[in-house]
Amino acid sequence: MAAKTDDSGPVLPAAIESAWGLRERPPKGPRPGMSVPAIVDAAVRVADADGLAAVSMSRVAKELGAATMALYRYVGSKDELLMLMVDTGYGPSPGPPAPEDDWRAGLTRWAWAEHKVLRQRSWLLHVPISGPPITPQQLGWMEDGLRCLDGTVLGEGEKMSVLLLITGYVRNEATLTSQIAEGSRAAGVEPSEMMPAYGRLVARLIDPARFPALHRVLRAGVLYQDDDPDDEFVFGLDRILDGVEALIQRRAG
Amino acid sequence: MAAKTDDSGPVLPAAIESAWGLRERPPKGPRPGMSVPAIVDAAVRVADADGLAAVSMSRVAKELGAATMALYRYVGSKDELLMLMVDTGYGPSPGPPAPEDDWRAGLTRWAWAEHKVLRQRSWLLHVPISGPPITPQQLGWMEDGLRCLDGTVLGEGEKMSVLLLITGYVRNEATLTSQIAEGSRAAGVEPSEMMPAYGRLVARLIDPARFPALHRVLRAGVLYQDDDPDDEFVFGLDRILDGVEALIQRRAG
DNA sequence: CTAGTTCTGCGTATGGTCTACGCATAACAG
DNA sequence: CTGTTATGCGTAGACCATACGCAGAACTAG
Repeated sequence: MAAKTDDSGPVLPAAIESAWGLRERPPKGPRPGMSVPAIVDAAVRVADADGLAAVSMSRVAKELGAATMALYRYVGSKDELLMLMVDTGYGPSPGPPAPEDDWRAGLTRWAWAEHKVLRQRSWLLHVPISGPPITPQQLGWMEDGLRCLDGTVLGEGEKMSVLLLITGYVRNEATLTSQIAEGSRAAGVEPSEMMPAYGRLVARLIDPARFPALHRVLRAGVLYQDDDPDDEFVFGLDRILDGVEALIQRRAG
Repeated sequence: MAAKTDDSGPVLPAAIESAWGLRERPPKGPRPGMSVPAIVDAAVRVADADGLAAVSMSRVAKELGAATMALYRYVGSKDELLMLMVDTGYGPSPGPPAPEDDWRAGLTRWAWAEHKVLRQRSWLLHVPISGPPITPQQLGWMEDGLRCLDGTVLGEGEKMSVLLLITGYVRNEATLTSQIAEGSRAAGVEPSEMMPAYGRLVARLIDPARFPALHRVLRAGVLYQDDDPDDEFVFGLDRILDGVEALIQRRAG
């Protein structure tokens, strides 16, 4: 009769709960020789140095001077470790918008912050994300993004959708440029030669009669140039923000 | 003096070249018992039935009644097989826009076509894409998208950027909704209960003082509702197309 | 018709992955 | 001192991709 019904809903993995500061150490048993943050930091170090593919349980254990199976006392599975890696990989959120920023300036800053993180840690893009964000820092990013839209006429659901739209774009843009970088490393080509090589390849493959529009793009030299990736980024971001602005003005007017 | 210099640039994997209809069968040796398309179809069948994780070389071979290593006579590596799976998984492009469609209607149709494919074959989202598109049908999709923008004032580079923006959005939206679906299957929860459960979870975790904006979203009930995913999709797509429209009008006016 | 060449199918083996299980030990509670 | 509980981790199982090499089939040249 004392026990409350368990309304916890979906059960959180143990390591995530401890990331939120819940769950205290039981007083019995030998003292732990490692800690979850230490393991996650080691895994992040491996990923930073050699990419996500190099992150195996044994490699992370070696990094810590421990045995492979020791890690499983701290994380329930490799997937759990990956989730925690994403959390610390993103790092702390960029903070609330500056007082002088309107929503557009704020979101621009917010998008650039994520852009910068993903450029530095492109392995974040390779982590198979397996659900909506539940780690502290991920929700921190969301919070800061929402604050940028605080004064606007948009509904709460619309704010959320706008944020989703922008993170999605940032992730996508980062994925594309990192693919080019990784592809050039794999093929042993200069990164600046990657797009031109791609352009030549497509030109060799397609039949202008069956791919007229694509052929025109090639003739214009679009794929041959090694554009500044930041220009690409700004273009798309401005398009999206223009779209949001149109919505806001329609709602207001 | 006869041989031309090899200007082929980056060397295409053998199986991709044969997808373009280059490369003929050498006349000697035993007749092949399989074919690349048959292998790719079998792999797609496995992915459709049991997801991308079930696609292993041995599983595909079993599907064909062949030995594992026999496949390597046809595809150079598993990655190559994955690339071909993406090509046939997307299927033929939706075709050029209807004559009565303006650019916006055409791109809307184009986006919905990809949306439909990704909803049916969500494993396509899990394939680690390893470079810009080079398979026939992928370039076919690009061609059809470019044609939607044919009459507009946009430059060729801008058309390309707009297309990238839209596919990126479609992929991202599909990723999110498929994650919810997969998460609900993994947790054994009704799909319609997934978002409400997520909302309750976040509400339990966050401190309203530290996450005021997020807290407000929760109070508005946004995360508790099981929205029609199509509505989400339309919202984002309209925002992007509004942004493109703003650009076109600025260029024109 | 025969010999040589070349390609197919595939068995074997290597080195990697994650992780279930169980044991010895360490630290506390009573 | 004894029982309980948690830790570290060795072993082993079940997968995985794929390098290598051999037997035999199908063609060509003589």
